[in-house]
Amino acid sequence: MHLVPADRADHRTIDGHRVCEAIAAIGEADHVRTWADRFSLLADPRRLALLIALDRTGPLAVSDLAVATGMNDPAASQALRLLRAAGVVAGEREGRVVRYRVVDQEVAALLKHCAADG
Amino acid sequence: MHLVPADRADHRTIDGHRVCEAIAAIGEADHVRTWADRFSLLADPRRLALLIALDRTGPLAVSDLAVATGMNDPAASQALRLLRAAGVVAGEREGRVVRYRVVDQEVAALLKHCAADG
DNA sequence: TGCATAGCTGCACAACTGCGCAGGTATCGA
DNA sequence: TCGATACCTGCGCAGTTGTGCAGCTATGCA
Repeated sequence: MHLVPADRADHRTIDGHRVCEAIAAIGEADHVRTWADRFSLLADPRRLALLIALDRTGPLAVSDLAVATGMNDPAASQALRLLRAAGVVAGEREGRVVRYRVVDQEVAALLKHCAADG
Repeated sequence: MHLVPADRADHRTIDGHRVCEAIAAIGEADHVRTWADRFSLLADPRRLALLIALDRTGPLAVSDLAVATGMNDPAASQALRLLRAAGVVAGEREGRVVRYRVVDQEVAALLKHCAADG
């Protein structure tokens, strides 16, 4: 089976068949990009702190999150906007308070993961 | 218990006790930063493809990885240097070939995670 | 000894991202 | 109706990061 694209077929390889295995393992480029984007959302300490707080404490208001993470309000708001646009969190309005929570199960699982270690 | 640092004690909060819970949930700043750095390494599609290939196919040479991921050699080399500096991968020299593999178990677990879904 | 290959490094450019400030919108209470 | 609160948005600056190119080191084979 030849999984090496034509435009790279002329490259020398050390283990040709393992290259094919690797290409099969990587799979769809879109799939990889989707996960890279997901990880990208968790790659910022402040966003990550925000998400950990939401995951373990439950729904929280923007200004409370700001205090808990040491950010100012606009910074927290902007981070939450990004996360909401990505479908990771969702906010519910109660009067003038908006409480956010984590809705993306994949991300929630990742967060559990970094809760597990010491 | 008052977990709100003195420099933020004058901020208004919606649910004061939940802010304390959130601060406790977030825990050590260094811990959060460590995980953010970890996620940061997985946040680039090419690095992620590299790591997925290594995780599922086993030890692979640099030039093979370059072919499999569509990167040119220096790009693959630089990505691997970064990952090695972070302690995520390690390389073993065999003659003039260097074969890399994933050594960070936390990262390996995360990679399994994004293998699980469709 | 000479040559090709495998991998590494430095540099410079462009693009992205985080961040704070200032100002705007919407809701609640007096 | 008026003010305060909770949140959102736009703008601009600074720092970081990805990328490609050119050249270097080291190994193996003839």
